[in-house]
Amino acid sequence: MTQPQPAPILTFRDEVAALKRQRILDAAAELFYRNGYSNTTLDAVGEQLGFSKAFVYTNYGSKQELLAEICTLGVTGVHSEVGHALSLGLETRPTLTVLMDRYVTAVLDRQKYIAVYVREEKSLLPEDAARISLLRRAFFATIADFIAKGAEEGVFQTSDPHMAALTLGGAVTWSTFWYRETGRLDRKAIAREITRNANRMLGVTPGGGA
Amino acid sequence: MTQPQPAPILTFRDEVAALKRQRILDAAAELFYRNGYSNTTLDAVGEQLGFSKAFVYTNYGSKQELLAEICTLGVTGVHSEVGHALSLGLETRPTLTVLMDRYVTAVLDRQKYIAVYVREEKSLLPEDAARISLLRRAFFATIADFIAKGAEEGVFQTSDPHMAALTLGGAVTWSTFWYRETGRLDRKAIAREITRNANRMLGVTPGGGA
DNA sequence: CCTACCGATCGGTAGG
DNA sequence: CCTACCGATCGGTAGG
Repeated sequence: MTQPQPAPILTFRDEVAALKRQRILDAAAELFYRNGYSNTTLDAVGEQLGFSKAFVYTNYGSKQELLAEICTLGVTGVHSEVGHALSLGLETRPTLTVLMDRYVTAVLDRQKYIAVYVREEKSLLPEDAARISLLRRAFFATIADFIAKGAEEGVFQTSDPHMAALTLGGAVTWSTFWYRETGRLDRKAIAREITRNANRMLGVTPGGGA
Repeated sequence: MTQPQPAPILTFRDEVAALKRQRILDAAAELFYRNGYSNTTLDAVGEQLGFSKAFVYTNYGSKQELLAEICTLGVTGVHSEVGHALSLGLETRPTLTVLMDRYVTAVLDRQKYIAVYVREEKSLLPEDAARISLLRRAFFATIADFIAKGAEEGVFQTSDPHMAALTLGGAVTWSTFWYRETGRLDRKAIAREITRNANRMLGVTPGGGA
């Protein structure tokens, strides 16, 4: 019943390690978001978790590695969520609605990670900055391509699909700077509202069916 | 013909002082934009101008004062430009077009100042951050009020004027992060395109008269 | 995982 | 306005 099983033992070690890294990452993201990367000491990150700085260093190699992981997870997480919307096989119009809704939600779920990335890109090591920038560009390209395709189909009205994607991306990303948990609208309402704006901006009217 | 004139002498001194401060500010904004505030030394700012750090300190009291002035001028400059659009006395629809066009242009003319403000707000002294935040909110309120007024008139289609203003503000502000002088579109074209998107988003169609 | 410490950086200033 | 310097901060590590 409780026979030793090699795999679970390794898995438990990994689980503990993963839990530690996740909590350190969240504490760091919180402090970087609240006070800025350069104004946050790793002493403070350790203290936030009830440990000393040495605890942080046994789980992460450097402060810059911590920042790089925050930025990477922010971008890849959003990309993955939005990718799901595109793989649902819906028609163009409903896809826009699902995509924008998930995009906003994914960004607000990772609000601090994304805001830190936008602000602190210049504090990343050049190689990390370049790598993450490629991820970000790949994500943006999927949005821009989707809008371009819808425009070619005649479903979206736009004189410049690339600018339309930048406009929408900016509107969504900007939400990480003003969103507050205690604000007038919750994430769901914000997502719905930005999605409505996106539909109107692309000339998709509520009643306009396929 | 060259009689001593008290006023011009004082003015000349002021002109020199103003020129120095302006050049220092631009050098600092350039370096803060390129490398980040915390990663920029005042030695580097002085060197950029062919002087030592002492030159910077004889014209500005501290590094934080430099940052505060960059952020302040960015926000007040944009507010002033957009304010002009609202004081032209045009009808609501053309006002939207002029306002958005000037808004984008004003932001891109101050690209580095605005991007630095967005990124480095956490490095401002708390009192400076609070003061500039008030300026920013006042500016945003003028945009939001204009959209709300147009919605009440029935000229703009929107289910939430405040969210519409945040959406447009985000689209415009985001341009400071991707705009490059050597990009596909120049400022004029970018302003025109974002303005078109704003019109469509608010349900203002090209042919729709007063 | 902690304590104690090193070493580099850099904002700011003294003195000229 | 420059040179030379101070003093504080803090990322990172040694040793346990």
